[in-house]
Amino acid sequence: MQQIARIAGVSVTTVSHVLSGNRPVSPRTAERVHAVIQQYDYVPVSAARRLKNGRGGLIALVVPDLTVSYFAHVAKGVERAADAAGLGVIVCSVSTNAPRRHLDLVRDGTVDGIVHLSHDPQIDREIVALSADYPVVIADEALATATSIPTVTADNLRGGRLLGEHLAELGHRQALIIAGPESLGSSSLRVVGIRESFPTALVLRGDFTAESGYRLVGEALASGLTFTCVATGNDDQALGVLRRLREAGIDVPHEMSVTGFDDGIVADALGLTTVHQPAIEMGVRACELLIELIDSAETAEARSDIPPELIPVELRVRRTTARASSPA
Amino acid sequence: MQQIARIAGVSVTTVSHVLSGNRPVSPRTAERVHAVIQQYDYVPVSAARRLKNGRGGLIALVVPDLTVSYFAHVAKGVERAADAAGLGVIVCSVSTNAPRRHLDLVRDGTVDGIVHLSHDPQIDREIVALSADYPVVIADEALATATSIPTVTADNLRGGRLLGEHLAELGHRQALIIAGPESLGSSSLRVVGIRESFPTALVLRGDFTAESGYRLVGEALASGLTFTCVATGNDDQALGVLRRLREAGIDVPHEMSVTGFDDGIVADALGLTTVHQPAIEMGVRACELLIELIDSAETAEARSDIPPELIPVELRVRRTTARASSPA
DNA sequence: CTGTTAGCGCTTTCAG
DNA sequence: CTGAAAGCGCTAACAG
Repeated sequence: MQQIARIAGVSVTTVSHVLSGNRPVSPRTAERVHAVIQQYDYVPVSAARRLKNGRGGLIALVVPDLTVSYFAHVAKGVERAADAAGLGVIVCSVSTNAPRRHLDLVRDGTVDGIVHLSHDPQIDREIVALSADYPVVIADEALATATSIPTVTADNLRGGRLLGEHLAELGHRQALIIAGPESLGSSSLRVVGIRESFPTALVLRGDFTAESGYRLVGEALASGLTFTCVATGNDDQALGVLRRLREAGIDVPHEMSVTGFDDGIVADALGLTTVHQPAIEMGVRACELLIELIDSAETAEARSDIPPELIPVELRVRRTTARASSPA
Repeated sequence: MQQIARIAGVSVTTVSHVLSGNRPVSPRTAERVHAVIQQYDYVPVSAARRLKNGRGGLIALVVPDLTVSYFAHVAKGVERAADAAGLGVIVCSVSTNAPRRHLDLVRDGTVDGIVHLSHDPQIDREIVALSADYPVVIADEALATATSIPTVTADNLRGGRLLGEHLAELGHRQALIIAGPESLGSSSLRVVGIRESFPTALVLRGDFTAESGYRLVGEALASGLTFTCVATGNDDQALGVLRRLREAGIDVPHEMSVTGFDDGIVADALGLTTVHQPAIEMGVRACELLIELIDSAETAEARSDIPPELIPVELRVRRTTARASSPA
């Protein structure tokens, strides 16, 4: 910048201000400076700027695993909103990074704030502690322990409801629910929603993997349970269920209806009836919230408990649900 | 750090050196300093460090679109290798960011180097220019124009070969090849590999989307072409082909074999025979190469033309290929 | 409207 | 083995 100032025949202060617009500069001077900047293709060193005013135009996104399509979409949303605000995004997968690396990113000032999606209880606890001193937004899954941190989640309850109503309308009376982990609010809310239409449905708890869907539906089949539809906790579980059903020679959807949750790319490929979670939209909102938080950081008013912001979901009816063949 | 120094009763210089290990410190002093650092949970401000010595422990990864599973896996690999070296990764999707945002990231010193996967010719050109001054590694797709930039790609030629040989061994004699864009080296090499077994196979050029697979195989069918198998340029195209074939009432694999390329999650879900590209491994190698480049930056020896480093691929035989029903 | 100057927090000579 | 002091490139008072 010294260079630019000297060549343009002004002081570094002036160059700084034509760049930031933080104080009036005469049009002629500004133009001259701009010309020199252009010519020498000058870009201000970000580290110096950050060192001086504490902000660096970078935020971090912490996801469990970037290769999970759903999280990648959230990341896309965050990136989109960040870019719109002129910020960069550091993506940190808990699965591939040293634990607490992302914590250091915010504590050492590399980033100005953090959007957090991890579900590791240990890390979650540290995030809560961190949120006292730095801007933090929780997305995807509300932390039971941290009601004062701004949070954005999908409307899981409504998603479950939509699924239950859809199946009920198709004439199903006996449903098997294969759910995700009880510890996750999202999973529980989905079940609650489904059970509004199927209050007596049996709930089998799994862990959101295809394997758990495969195994649990197999056990249900083996134990002679009767049901005409299976509502799973997410698409992956549904995938396992479909696989198991195919092996058992049970036709989907004519003999058995199956639903998922998430609407990942596999759902589209398989024609799975599911609930679409607008992952990108969620990322966008989370990032916008974070930006607000960062901008209002100076006026560090204590945040009171606020309910999570809910992102609307949509039912996607495809080829794995059909009218119940033998209404119970 | 001043704080720490004062409390520990030493100078900032000493604190700096117990942290960096750049000069001997007496064990007793070191221990005392460490204790204070622990107690006050001190983390050095990264910006100051970067400002002083030019490096910030951050690299950028530029991908076309993070929501494409394949790129997400590459990102995972890059992240893994970066983390192992104590570096952070900024992921930049060309699809969601302002054009050339990533260029600024390296020019303004936010990152120390860049792994680049974009295929926008315009951006590619700028990347080439950039590589003269900053550490750059190309991954996934070699740039025809930039032979002096370290590059790592999958062994597309061998992948094509494996596919061709597999189909030939199954007794197929007439193949239809639905390829990706001719402009991409990866796409062309796959075709070359396949054609070693099917020298006279017709090649239809598409664009790596499911839609193009759907459309092109439809046209081939309509034009009365005879073929017993379809080798596509990637999994997405195969997906479109499968869809079209199902609509046409053609049974896969008994009447028609279909292959993909990439081995994304959809391939596994659909039982698609394909070639596995070790995306994670590629990311790891690209990142390692970049780290070498960064570390050797001081000894800025001119790099001469080096051939791309090839990552081995593997054939994955699943349920969309079978013995040819009617050998021509 | 413009310039001078004092740091931001760290690393690193140069002196003990 | 340890300290004092000079910046890295930028911003923002504080003067003109």
